[in-house]
Amino acid sequence: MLEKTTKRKANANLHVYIARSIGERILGGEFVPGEILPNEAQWGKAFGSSRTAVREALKTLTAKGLIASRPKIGSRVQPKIQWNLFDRDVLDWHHAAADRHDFLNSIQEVRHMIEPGVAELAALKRSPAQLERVLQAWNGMKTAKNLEHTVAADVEFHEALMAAANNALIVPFGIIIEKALGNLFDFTTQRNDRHTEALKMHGAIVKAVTARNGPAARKAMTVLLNDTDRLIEVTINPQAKAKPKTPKKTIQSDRT
Amino acid sequence: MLEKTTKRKANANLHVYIARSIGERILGGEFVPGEILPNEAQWGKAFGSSRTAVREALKTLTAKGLIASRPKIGSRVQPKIQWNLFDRDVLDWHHAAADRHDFLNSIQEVRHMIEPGVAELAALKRSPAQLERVLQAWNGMKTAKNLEHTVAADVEFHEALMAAANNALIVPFGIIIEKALGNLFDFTTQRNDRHTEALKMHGAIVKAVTARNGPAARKAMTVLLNDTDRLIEVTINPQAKAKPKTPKKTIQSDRT
DNA sequence: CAATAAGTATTGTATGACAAATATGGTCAA
DNA sequence: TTGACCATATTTGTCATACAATACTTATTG
Repeated sequence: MLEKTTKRKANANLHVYIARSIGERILGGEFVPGEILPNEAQWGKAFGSSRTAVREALKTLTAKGLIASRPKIGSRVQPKIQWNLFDRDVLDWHHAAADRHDFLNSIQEVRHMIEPGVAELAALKRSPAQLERVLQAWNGMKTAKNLEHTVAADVEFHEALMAAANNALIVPFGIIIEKALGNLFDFTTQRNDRHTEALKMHGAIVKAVTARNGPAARKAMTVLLNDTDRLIEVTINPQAKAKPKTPKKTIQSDRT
Repeated sequence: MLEKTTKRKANANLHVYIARSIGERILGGEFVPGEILPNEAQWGKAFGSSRTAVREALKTLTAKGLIASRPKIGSRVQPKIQWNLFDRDVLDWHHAAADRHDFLNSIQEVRHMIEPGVAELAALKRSPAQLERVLQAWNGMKTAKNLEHTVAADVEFHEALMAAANNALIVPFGIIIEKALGNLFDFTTQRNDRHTEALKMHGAIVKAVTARNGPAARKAMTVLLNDTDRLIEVTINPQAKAKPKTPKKTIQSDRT
């Protein structure tokens, strides 16, 4: 263990690189909660760096809730409860394929809770400029040339909607959306037939938000999410074409 | 500016203290997004510390999304979008009385989105041990001797419910709940008449979760939240006894 | 045997030095 | 005048070394 790691991403500072390296190994399960990491000197040797750089990296990890350090003890991996899952870095490091399906499922559950409410708030509280951003994102979806552009525009659409909700606590969910749609992008294949359908559903949201119709916005978003659920089920778990999945179903009951 | 700050909390490491000091001043609006902080040497002088300690503090703030540093430029306060509002420290530093009401309102909006779904998930997916924790929290509410105990038990109740939902992304909301109920604690006066009522509403949730009745759990939680809304309105904004508040009202329509 | 002291490993802090990045202003040429 | 280029200064980034503070482990002592 602790073999000298290789390719350091250019442009990144050393302590950033070290933080990412260690962070990935924690998120990947190589170091489990309660376990004590190698000490700072050992990390320094492993990365061929000074203790200073290692310490700054460890402070970063501490700030994100991944570890806690104490003299004479060392740096101990914190219980997962403490991990800051709404941190973009932490989420990026969380690419262990192991529980990918479960995690994506968790994300969808949360989206079902949040996004209908977001759509409704956006419809009610949006400013003209915020509406404009939503419209432009929708336009981006319509004119997207490939799947990558489509996903980017889709993410932008949802983030614009969140911004329009005028609630500071909603903003952090943007990274969750990115993660969800990014993962979906990984799994899904080009399927242009779905594109027009998705466009229509997003259009319904746009229409409701434009008209300041809260309940309609909520409903349109719920429809969209339910459709996404089906897509996830099919792409990730192909053999389960139409399994009812009782818990999922009841959760979806956001009917207004 | 930059006068030597005083009382450093014993037990806390120097870089932790420095991070909190600067963090509070950023959250308090003393340094606004886009603004460039004093450089590391200046901070060192201000705190009577070494650059090392200052740098570790700044790395902490960087990890929480509050600042970004570049050579020759300095450390610049990030746009609020980047701030990690689901970080416990950031939330603690966010005690500027200025937008307190707005922020509490944002929290309530999010609770309305999340918690009914949480209650439903908990009812459907809880383990026996997780149910036990909920029951104990409820017991704690019943036997609480003063308002402080009541609030603590109330927080524990909601966090237990979140744990029972078995969704990793839900856990971070615990700190939001703490903040909300803590603030409520600051504003509210002892009102024992409300206590029995609150107990009853929590009891309805307990009953539904015990019976694995998802929809009932959702509904009970919605009732509780609506009541909390009224409490907040009255305690914070006493003259607005029964103002309809159209946006709020429609959001509350989580009727199943 | 229990309480206390000494030893020791690890993080915390300080200091000084140099490297790397980059905004700023000045120089020179077209 | 204007534009490209270059030198300079400022700030963060990294390094090396030393010592302090903390808290676990072991030895010592009553």
